[in-house]
Amino acid sequence: MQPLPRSFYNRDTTLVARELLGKHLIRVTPEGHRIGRIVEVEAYLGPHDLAAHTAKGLTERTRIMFGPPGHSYVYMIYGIHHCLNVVTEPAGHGAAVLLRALEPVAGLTGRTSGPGLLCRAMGIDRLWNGHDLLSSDFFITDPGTAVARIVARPRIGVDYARHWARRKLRFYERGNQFVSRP
DNA sequence: CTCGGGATGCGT
DNA sequence: CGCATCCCGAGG
Repeated sequence: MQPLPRSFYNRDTTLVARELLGKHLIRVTPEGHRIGRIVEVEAYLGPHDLAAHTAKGLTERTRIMFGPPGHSYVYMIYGIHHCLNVVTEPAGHGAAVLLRALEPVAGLTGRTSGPGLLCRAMGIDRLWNGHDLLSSDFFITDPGTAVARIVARPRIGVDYARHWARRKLRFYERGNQFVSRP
């Protein structure tokens, strides 16, 4: 159970997004391991992507997303839920991949289909913003198992992003019952 | 300081 | 379809 290397994240965001499917998200807690298989993601490409938070430029909120790859970007949405992203590409680029759904593997209670539910099940909140995913308590690993065919669709909830709303930057594993909105 | 709106989820 | 609930970013 080795964390994926920094070089995995330091690549084209769409490629990283697709390759994150089938990987295992792991958090080590005092109560044991929480493990989920990533089955749905969205790519946010950088400041030119009007759906990305970094389209606002470098702010306090986007500081982590503009930082080095392989770190978590966690933010609160609607005052209720949290969303977990992984930062991609070299520092300064401002891209990330949103994790949208997990297939439960171990230690997960509650639903895991949807970015807010995923965070709740994994116990992730904004205190985890900026965490290095090459750590031993919270990381992503390659289980070495096969992934079914990948489906590409427009991202969810980004209608404000004009033509970027139509780009097929949401990816999920075909036929997987844990995908939030097949 | 105020104000508008949001990469959601749930109940009606 | 309404709404909870709060943080962020923009503007005064």
